[in-house]
Amino acid sequence: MPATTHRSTRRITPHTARYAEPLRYSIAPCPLGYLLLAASAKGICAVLMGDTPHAVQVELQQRFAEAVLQVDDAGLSEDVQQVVRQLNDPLRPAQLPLDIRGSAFQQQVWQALLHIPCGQTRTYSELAAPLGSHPRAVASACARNPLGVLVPCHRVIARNGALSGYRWGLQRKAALLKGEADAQAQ
DNA sequence: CTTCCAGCCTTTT
DNA sequence: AAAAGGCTGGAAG
Repeated sequence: MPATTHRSTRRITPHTARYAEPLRYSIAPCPLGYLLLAASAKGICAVLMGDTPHAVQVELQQRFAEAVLQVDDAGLSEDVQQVVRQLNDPLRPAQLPLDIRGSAFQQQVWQALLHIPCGQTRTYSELAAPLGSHPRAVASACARNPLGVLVPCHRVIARNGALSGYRWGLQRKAALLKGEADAQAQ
């Protein structure tokens, strides 16, 4: 392919970069602390967890710096409850429209995460292989997953069996995996 | 078995 | 251009 006909280095617009896009969000307590769920016109674009309402709110602002954020507890309460219910009953996963934003590579990784069944895990290298990528790259994609729980990045562990890391704290990753393993064992 | 190290692919500054 | 990641396999202790 002659480089003269096509500029291959064209930059794709990064995920969250939209203008003053309106996003609705709601924060509620959950078994793992506080849970923040945010939605665009297309679907859920963020599920974050933290120790305080403030912490999750700040994370949302950082991730969607360009957005106009507006609380909508009433409008999102159903969705929030679905996620909370999934935490308590992992075999009944939330069924929500997702607005998954990320680079092409991140989309591939996150898509793969959606196919990991509840109660199972994969290693970073297992996910990297079919993408022709590297476990380290998969890890950084997992680390930036905006949809905690719904896009189960917590089901990815190190090859040696260690839990490795988790954006929202290893304690939560351990709890999620235990909950899913226990549910599966029923 | 544990620690250390050099490559590894993407994203972020 | 450089650094920093939720990694890994192999060498070394």
